Amino acid sequence: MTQKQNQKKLTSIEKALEIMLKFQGKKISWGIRELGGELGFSPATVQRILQVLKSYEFVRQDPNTRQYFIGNVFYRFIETLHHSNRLTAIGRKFMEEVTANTRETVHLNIMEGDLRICIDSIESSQVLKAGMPIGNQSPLYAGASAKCLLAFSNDEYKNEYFKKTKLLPVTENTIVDPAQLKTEIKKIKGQGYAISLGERTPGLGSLSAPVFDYKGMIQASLSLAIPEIRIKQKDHLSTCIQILTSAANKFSKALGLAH
Amino acid sequence: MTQKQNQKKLTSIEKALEIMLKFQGKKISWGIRELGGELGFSPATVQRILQVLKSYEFVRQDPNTRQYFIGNVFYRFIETLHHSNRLTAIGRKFMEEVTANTRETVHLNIMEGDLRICIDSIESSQVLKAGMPIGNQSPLYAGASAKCLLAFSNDEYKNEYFKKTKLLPVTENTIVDPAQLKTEIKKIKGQGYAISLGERTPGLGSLSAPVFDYKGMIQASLSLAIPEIRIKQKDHLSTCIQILTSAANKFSKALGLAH
DNA sequence: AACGGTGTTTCGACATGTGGAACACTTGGG
DNA sequence: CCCAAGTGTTCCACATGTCGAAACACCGTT
Repeated sequence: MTQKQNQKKLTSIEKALEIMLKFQGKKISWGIRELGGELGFSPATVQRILQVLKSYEFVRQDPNTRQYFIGNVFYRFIETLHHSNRLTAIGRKFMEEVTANTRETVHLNIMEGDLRICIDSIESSQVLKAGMPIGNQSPLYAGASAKCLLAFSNDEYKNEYFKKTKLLPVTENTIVDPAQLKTEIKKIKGQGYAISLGERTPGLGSLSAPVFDYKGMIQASLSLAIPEIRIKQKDHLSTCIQILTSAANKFSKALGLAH
Repeated sequence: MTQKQNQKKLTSIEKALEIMLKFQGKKISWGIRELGGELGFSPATVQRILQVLKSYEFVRQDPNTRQYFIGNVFYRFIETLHHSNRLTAIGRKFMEEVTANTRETVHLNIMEGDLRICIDSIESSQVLKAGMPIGNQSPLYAGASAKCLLAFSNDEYKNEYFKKTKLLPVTENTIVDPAQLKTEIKKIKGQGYAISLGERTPGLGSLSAPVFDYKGMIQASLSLAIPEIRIKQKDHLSTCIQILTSAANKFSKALGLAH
């Protein structure tokens, strides 16, 4: 929420953070007046803040186009993100168990605001395999791993999400009808896991189970990425569902004990 | 450089960035007074800045220990980092070529301040393989991929680095004698690539070649991670050296054309 | 040459940030 | 149980930093 959006006066640190947050997402480069227009800050303010961010390498400026981009200093945080996150520390062994027993790629995803982001993965050992890199993100309505997070969120969050989110297709299989999405979310909640086929990537199936903390709050989704040809094999799918939901349950219990 | 270190008065945005930068590196959690002591800020100032960072999820606070950790919002930047970096965009095809022709894991590394950080990787297709995740970092004196970056830096940077850097061992194979390191760096510069064995990870060899921009400035190192048993095979090593240096040269030329 | 943009700089006006001190709380030792 | 030694958090008088309209310099296009 920016000064422009909610008219609340922002401190200079808040302004700097708002500017930084513009460097994630689809638009990868910005000019001074573009940022100023987008955020409701004057060009002089944007300029001054960007100079500070630049001196610390939180942004960099292309000398030719003079546009600003995300800075390389963010690379420094990747290792720490991984090491300091107890979800990845505790979850690794359950992920190893799942991928060993299903021979499919396994991911760990979290909810970051209104996005799903992959924070860990172990690739399948098979020749035909699916998967995505750490850091991969999507809206909460596209794909099983995302919808799983949404389905097991509390009702307040879900209501707010449905109200404010514009459902844009990611592929032609993405559900974009609000009533249909709500029905799907309710179904996921009921059966305890999510399945999708081609909602984010054509030819790719996804199976996802929720991971909770000791209070029953959704923390993550544990997911399998399964090529279409294998997710259509009923026996394989049944086996995967059983192994994944079992591991997610054990993961949830382990989080509770680690509290 | 902090207020404490160089006595220059910092603006509040600079203070916030200094605090954020403490959340990368070996120490993953901080208390208010720890940070204040480390940075020379009063506890009230640290508290106030951390509350802002917390509200934007740049940090999070463990409710039990009350310690502060890096926040999940940094996950949002991973994808953008990758997409906006022309080194990874241009370099991918050369990396694919190298790994196809050597059948070893290939990495792309950059210099980030006084660190080497891996920003892209393609794993070997072999059963016995070596490698590290994106975001992996090390000092510039440990391992071929890091030493390669150091060796081909300008003399001013090298002199400053040797002056201020304390050489602590990463493994028992890490070179920690300053004179020996300088000799090694000079040798790498002369032969045009770097080789190391077990300086960061026991049993793992590394081979690295420099990538330059159109001005001849070092931009990255292209590296192979090779298990010890294979790096000791002279024919395989010769082949790898030839393929890697050739690809790095083509990569450098491609960067120049993309200017 | 003129126009319509850009990034950058200036500086008087004004708003915000600072940090010493105190508070509330926790932990551990005697 | 008491005390010491920490922690995180809050307060507020005071100090100083930030703001943004306007202008400048530059670039690309017509």
